[in-house]
Amino acid sequence: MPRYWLMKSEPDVYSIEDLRKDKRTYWDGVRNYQARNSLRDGLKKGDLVLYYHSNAEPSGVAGVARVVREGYPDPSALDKKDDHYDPKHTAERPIWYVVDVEHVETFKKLVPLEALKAEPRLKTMLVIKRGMRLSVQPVEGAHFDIVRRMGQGT
DNA sequence: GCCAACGTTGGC
DNA sequence: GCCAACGTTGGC
Repeated sequence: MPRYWLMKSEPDVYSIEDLRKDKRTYWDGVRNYQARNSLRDGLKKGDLVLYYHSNAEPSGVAGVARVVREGYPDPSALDKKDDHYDPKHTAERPIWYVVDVEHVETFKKLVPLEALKAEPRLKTMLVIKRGMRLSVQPVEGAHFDIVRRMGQGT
């Protein structure tokens, strides 16, 4: 029984089309403890993810990905040359975690944030709350289905 | 590019 | 442990 999540990425940095080309990637660079807890403990193999484009024109849900490997230490936190390097993170005492995700589908039409806000059945979704910055957040199954249908145009 | 909202840091 | 300062996120 898969559970559902929403993950944010800036399309200028890594878009769902980048994921489609790569087929699979590890979700690095999360440096927020609440999101880290979800990556380390929450996301399970087979869980489905709404792929959200943030800081975009327009921002919104661009497609669906699937978790294919559960949380493990973030390699980018060990790499001194990486923007996400964190000296407090070590191989022995990791702080930051990643999961691997694979591309499932790119929506025919991105579902803009505005459309999510306009759909009454989605009014409790976290992502539409003002000031919601959490980059990995849980999504209710019913909400996931509604958003996916909006994206598939069905 | 602006800036409100939020999380984190560090002085005390 | 408080809270001001600072840095980041992310919609607009």
